[in-house]
Amino acid sequence: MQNRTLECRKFFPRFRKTGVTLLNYDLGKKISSKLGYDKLTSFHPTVVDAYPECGVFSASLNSTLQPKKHILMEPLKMYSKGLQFLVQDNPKLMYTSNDPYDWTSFKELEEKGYLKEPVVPYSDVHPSLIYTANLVHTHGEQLVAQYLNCMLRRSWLFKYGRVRTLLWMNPKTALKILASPGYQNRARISCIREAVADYRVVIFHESPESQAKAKAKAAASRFQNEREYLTPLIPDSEIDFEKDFPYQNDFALIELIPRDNYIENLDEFEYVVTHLMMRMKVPLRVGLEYLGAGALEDLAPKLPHLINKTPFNMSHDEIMQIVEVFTLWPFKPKLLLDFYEESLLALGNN
Amino acid sequence: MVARRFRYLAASNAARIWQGRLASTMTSSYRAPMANVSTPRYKAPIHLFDNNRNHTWTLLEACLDLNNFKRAESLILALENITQSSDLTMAVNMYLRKFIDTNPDRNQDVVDWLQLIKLKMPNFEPNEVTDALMLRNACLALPRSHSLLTKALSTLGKPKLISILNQRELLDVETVKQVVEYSQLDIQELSTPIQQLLQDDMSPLESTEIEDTNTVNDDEIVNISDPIAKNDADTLTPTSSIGLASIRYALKGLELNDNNEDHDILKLCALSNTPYSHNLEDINFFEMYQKIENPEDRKQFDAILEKLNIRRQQTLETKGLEAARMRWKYTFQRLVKLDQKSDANISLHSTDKLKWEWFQAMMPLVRKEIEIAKLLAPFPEFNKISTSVLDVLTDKNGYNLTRSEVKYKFFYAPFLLLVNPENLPALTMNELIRLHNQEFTLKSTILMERIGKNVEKEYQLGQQKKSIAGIKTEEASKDAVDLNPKDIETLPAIPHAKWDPETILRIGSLLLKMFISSARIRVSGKDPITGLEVKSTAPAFYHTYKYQMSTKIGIIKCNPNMNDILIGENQTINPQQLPMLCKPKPWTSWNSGGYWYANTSIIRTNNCPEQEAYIDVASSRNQLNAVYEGLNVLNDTSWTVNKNMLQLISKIWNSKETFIDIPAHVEAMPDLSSIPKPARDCDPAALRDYRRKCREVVLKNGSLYSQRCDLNYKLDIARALLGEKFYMPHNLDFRGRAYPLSPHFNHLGNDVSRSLLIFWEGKKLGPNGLWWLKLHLANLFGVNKSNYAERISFVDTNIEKVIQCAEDPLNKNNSWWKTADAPFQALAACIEIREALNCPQGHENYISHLAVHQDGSCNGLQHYAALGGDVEGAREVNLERADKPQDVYSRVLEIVKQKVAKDIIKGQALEKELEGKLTSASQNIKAQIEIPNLVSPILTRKIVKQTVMTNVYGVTFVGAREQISNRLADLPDFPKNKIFSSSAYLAKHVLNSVRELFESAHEIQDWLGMAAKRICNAVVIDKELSENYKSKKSKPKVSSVSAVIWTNPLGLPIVQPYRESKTRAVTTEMQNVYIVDPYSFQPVNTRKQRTALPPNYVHSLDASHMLMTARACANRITFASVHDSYWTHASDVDCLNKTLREKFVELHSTYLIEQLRNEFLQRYADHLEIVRIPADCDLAMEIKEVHLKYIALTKEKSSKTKLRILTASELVDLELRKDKVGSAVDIVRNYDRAKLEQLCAEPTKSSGSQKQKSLKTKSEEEFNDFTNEEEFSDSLDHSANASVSSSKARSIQILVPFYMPPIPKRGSFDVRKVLDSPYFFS
DNA sequence: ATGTTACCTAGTGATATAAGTAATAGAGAATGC
DNA sequence: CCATTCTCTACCGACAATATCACTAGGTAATGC
Repeated sequence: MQNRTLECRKFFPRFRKTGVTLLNYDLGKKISSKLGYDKLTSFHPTVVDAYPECGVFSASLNSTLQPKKHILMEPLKMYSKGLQFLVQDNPKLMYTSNDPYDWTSFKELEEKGYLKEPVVPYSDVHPSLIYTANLVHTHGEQLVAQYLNCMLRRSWLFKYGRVRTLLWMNPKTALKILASPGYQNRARISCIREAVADYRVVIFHESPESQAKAKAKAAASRFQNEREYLTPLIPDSEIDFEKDFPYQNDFALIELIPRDNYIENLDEFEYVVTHLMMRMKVPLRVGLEYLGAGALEDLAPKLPHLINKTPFNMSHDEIMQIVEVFTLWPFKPKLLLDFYEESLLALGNN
Repeated sequence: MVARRFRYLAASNAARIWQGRLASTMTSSYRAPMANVSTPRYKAPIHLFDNNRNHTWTLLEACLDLNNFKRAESLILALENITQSSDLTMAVNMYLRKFIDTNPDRNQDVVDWLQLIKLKMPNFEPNEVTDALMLRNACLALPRSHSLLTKALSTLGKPKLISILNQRELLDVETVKQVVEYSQLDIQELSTPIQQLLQDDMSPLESTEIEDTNTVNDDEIVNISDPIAKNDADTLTPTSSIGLASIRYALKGLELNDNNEDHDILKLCALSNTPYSHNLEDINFFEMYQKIENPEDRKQFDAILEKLNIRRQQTLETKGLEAARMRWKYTFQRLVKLDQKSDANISLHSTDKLKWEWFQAMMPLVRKEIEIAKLLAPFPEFNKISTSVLDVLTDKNGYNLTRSEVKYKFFYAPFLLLVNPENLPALTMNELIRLHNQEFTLKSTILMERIGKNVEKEYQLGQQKKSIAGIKTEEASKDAVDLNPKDIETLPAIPHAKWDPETILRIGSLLLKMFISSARIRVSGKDPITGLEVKSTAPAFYHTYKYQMSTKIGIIKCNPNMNDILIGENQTINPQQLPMLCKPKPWTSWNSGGYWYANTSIIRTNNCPEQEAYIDVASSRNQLNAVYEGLNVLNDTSWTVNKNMLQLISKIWNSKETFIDIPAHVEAMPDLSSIPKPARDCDPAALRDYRRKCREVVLKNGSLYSQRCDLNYKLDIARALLGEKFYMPHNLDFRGRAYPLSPHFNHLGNDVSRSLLIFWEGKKLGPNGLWWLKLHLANLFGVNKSNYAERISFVDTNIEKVIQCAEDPLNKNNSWWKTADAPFQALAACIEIREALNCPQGHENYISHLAVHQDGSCNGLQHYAALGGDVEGAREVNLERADKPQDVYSRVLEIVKQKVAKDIIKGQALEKELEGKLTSASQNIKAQIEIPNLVSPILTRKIVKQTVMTNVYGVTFVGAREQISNRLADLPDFPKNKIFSSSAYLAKHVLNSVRELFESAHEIQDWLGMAAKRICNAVVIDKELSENYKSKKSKPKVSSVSAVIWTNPLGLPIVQPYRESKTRAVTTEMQNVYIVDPYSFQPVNTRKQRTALPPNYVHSLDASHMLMTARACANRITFASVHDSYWTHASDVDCLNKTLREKFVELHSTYLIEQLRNEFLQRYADHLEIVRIPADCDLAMEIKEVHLKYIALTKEKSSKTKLRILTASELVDLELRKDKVGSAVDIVRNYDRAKLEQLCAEPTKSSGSQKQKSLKTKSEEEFNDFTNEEEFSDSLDHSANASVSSSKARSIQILVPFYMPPIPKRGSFDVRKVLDSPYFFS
């Protein structure tokens, strides 16, 4: 496998400016072992591997996990030759050019029987299904957000259980989803993450310039910075980024594991979080109004301890208190969805 | 990013700024290049003008109006630092005028104050107005003291005195008389008009505060807040049918007590031999008018009606709010009396009652705010607010405001005191309900803006009412026979500053917030636990946000329990959005015309001070008279409602069913329960589909809802105007095209709107009239591609159907008219034809009111063909005589068909070639064979039409593909999965075909696009401007300074407004609002300027053609237009046709593109372009020396002086320092232009760059071929060396004088041929 | 009375927001190595 | 300076994103002399 990987290293485009591609097979192995994936080898888990690019990391993962099925989904034509080369003569390793952006690609995997895993109850982490994706591209953040929504609904791969999800992403995205209450990057999506997933930071790499900028910003900010508590399993000092990654871009490697926390009143939860986080820095006594006609006067008396707190500072539990109260409110809006209007196209009038 | 544009801000303040700008510009290096071309150059007003200034101005006026002289004085002092001298003078004069008027006896104080001001403000320079005011002040002191006048006269000196006295508008007659008398001036030294004036002893032309008889007086207002009071219920009894339409009420209800009007109506009844009715509801002026046969009597009728309507129009414009409030109150009182049972409940049968309750709930909040405002208003500055007041306001048990809240309220306090408080809740509610009846989502920013703007309007209305009242009574005392609009027109315009956006938005948000926090309704809901119904009260509205894509917008949501009760019935309509009952105020200057009580600009600008400034200059140069005249012809065309059509459409409307394009009744919020909600853990794609489906339903519903609301508006207005004579005041878009100011009901609207309108004036059909009516009907049926004889015979063969449809249009058997292109207009034409045929005196004598249309066939292309002298193009668009109209769309279709046929043959060849291997052939090849065959049978005119039409507007491939795919989607049998590829294929062919067919037009388009690009990319050497760039952190950018500007053939300056605007946040109580900051430098949007120039230029030509035709029709025939569709009476169509052709010839008698090029060259003469020339040419060598000098001058001490390519901003900087290093541009100026053009055109890229290009393609496409190790490492190593060949600059960047390349040669087509081209307009 | 400094404020520019991109193409502007 | 990446895609009438924060400039108050 390792030899083959040396070959597939060739298959990365030199002219790209964006993205992150691991070229060091050994670092890949190190990542796996730090995450304890070597203990999963006996399960021979199915690995769904989105955007493997030239496949070095996939190869290392494959070698560690010995999966019964390792599915590489890489839509970019430029990698096809390399990946074909990587998977040849190995029935357990398959490559498809279907786009993992497209949900139907996964449906197809299930329908064709490539993805056959038991549904494991949420009390335990799924031992034999792992999803990994390289999301350091323009739509990466969107996909991260979608995956979190899927965890919330327990749909997509998460209907199988608490599937380990190992994602390469932009550090900014990582900060956003991992921010705790009261921290600088706390956002709607971090509330959702807090509700649905635990995490481990494997690598958190920023170039010296970005680091300096971030430091300066953190120092000036009135809020605490997430970097304080996001300690990577593999510190920067152990990696030679210039050698191991061809494009010198920042990235974070994050593992998300769904939590055993089922949210019953899902629509209400989404509605409340969305509407309160729209103005997360105003206290609840102002923000409650956004929930509906009379929400302030009706709900405030039931949340006296939270009324002066801002949603920005609220933990998941506190948010859930509001959600509960809102759910029981007789006058809550009947339609908890908003619909955006598109700029209407000029129609030919004839 | 997009943000709120404040249209009104530009109207007066900005124009004043620009005037000032221009004045200073003229004397500095910024003088306009050519007096006849030009006009101010756009330049960011950097130091002199800022937002603070605006607010200070408006505050000053407000304070003066409130007699708060102390604060006014401090504002004037503040103005000194932020404004220029002339404005300062204006401010001081305003102060003086107001002070003198208010305190006629404190004459010495006035003098002292002025002295003090002169001391405190060295920049202040008194002008003649100041002197005149001081004279007046001195005269007021007269019986008591003579010293003031003596002193004033002596300091003034005789020549100045005479100059002042000769300007009638400066002083009232009384003062003039006193001054003349006192100074013992020989009256002969004054100008004759003034001498006459003094002899006639005319009363002074000065506003006197005489209460308008119609004004609701204070007693009434006090009573209103008391719901039990009923004393005025009788006098204000509205007409019986309140539900009919609120405007009807506003129009007629308020006039019941006016004896003059009764008198007029009596006369009108007598003239038309109609029984008199006191109730205006029953009067149909149009029917009365029609009864009159004697032309003299008709004339007299018209005159009396006009006189009556002037009063009614004025009432309408000024009394809207009072009318609404009275009606709510009346309804409320009546309902309280009638149904005591449901007293506290929402009365579903009357929203008026609800509104009255809300009004009462809100009023105390308003009062409280006003109290606060009254406390705050007297203080000149926030810091000077006395501690006692501050204590009162911040008292925890009292107002309980924080310091910052007080500061916030202090900002707008004086403005709140300017209007009748009772009107504030009323206008807030009106605006909210009005918007609710228009848009599906209520955007809070729109509401705030509209409410704030309405407060301002209310204030201005009050100001204007005062002054008009003065004139009116004066005229009345002279027993003038009729109050001619001309008399009012001579009124001195009341100068007032427009309120700044901050004030407007903050007042708007204050009122909106007060309203939504006070308006409550009864609600019921289900307790989720017990399942029982719970009743309570809750706010009727609430503020929240929603996401639109990824961006959030603030919205006001209705409580779902409202159940659409505010929709439809009893709306109040802004009177200045209605057609006018009397002749509109004629356009005499760029900002005077249209409605009587609104300052309307002749040009619709979106807060673009640049546009206003150019218009202003053109106007003051009397360059726009032709435009005014043309527009006034449109304004003076009188209309009335087509009763037959109104009845029919009302009937259809009331059925609440879909009928042709009238949508069925819908609820505001549709039922989504029919869409199955997927399981929570469904596939994400399923969830997405569900949401999309819901969204589609909601949006579709919203669109129907808006359509229905819009039609409701139209019908409401039409009903109210039934039997009335009315006018459409027009103004222009920035290209000069005319639009009616009445946005809802006008002849530019859809088929329904148009069918509801007929000319007030009727004309006998005469010999040709019926023929033209028939032609009109054929055209409305879409039968306009055949020649005249065929069109007429189309109607003749269907004449039975015409008559049947006219007689019983709703009969199921008579649905022929519904098949027309414009069914409702067609039906109106059918009815007219039937009436004509039934006319007992013969159809020649039938008096027709219907407008017959003559439409240009592809008007844009017609202008292009005429411009380019394109023989072939001219033939295609009917500029030349032909037996049959040429149809561009069919011609294009033909060519496309040919192309497709060719492709089919090619495809067959390909198929043979690949015989057998077809299955393995690429998708692409398969499509090449398949698509032409698929598309060939469905090619119709309809498919290409829209694309051909929009091609003139610069539609691109993507747009064209979209259009065609829409057409293909309409075809039921077309395979859905092929729509995309087929439409792409067709779009390509259609666009190419049009280009082939109108080669000349495209040459002109390309030239225009090129010109726009050069203009926008040009730079200007301007110290101030470049400093502005430097101060910004962003990268210095020196181009994108000037917009494309030209003058249309009528003299209207046209400025393309497309710029990148910066936004500024306004913090309000509810949320931030983002407004476009007109005072920041806005670089032009080059792309938009370029793509929009061709269509805009051609539109400026067709607009000119229309206005020229309108002018030529004045006093001869009735004229109306919809851009390129000209309307007149059936009897006059021949005349119209002749005129419009003559004007077209006149327009194109010169080569307008050449003229345009010359104008560009003149206007942008001091602009410079950035070009590249080969680095080794002689010119480059010379320039390099200057560049080197500059580099030496500006380098850091440590660095070496090494030649490099200068950036654009450095090149500009160099020219700014040309006294030190010499000018590079001057070297170019001495260089041969033709040679320079050659140098620029020379490809700077040599073989080296080609190599680079091939490398690039390799990286992208042939990557897969990198399968062997050596090549891989090889390419890795060399990737860094790619720039070796480019290390030596092959070209350098320099500035050259602005230049326009030669224009395309004009072809040989003689435009005069249109004179006998029958189908040019048809 | 004047200089200095800390403190305060308003204004400005930057960034994030949500969370399908159902498909496609080509030019021109912006960006960045 | 050129290659990559981003943006936009039909004119006008026309109708529109906000919250929040860090930074800055400029003023004021406080304090010391």
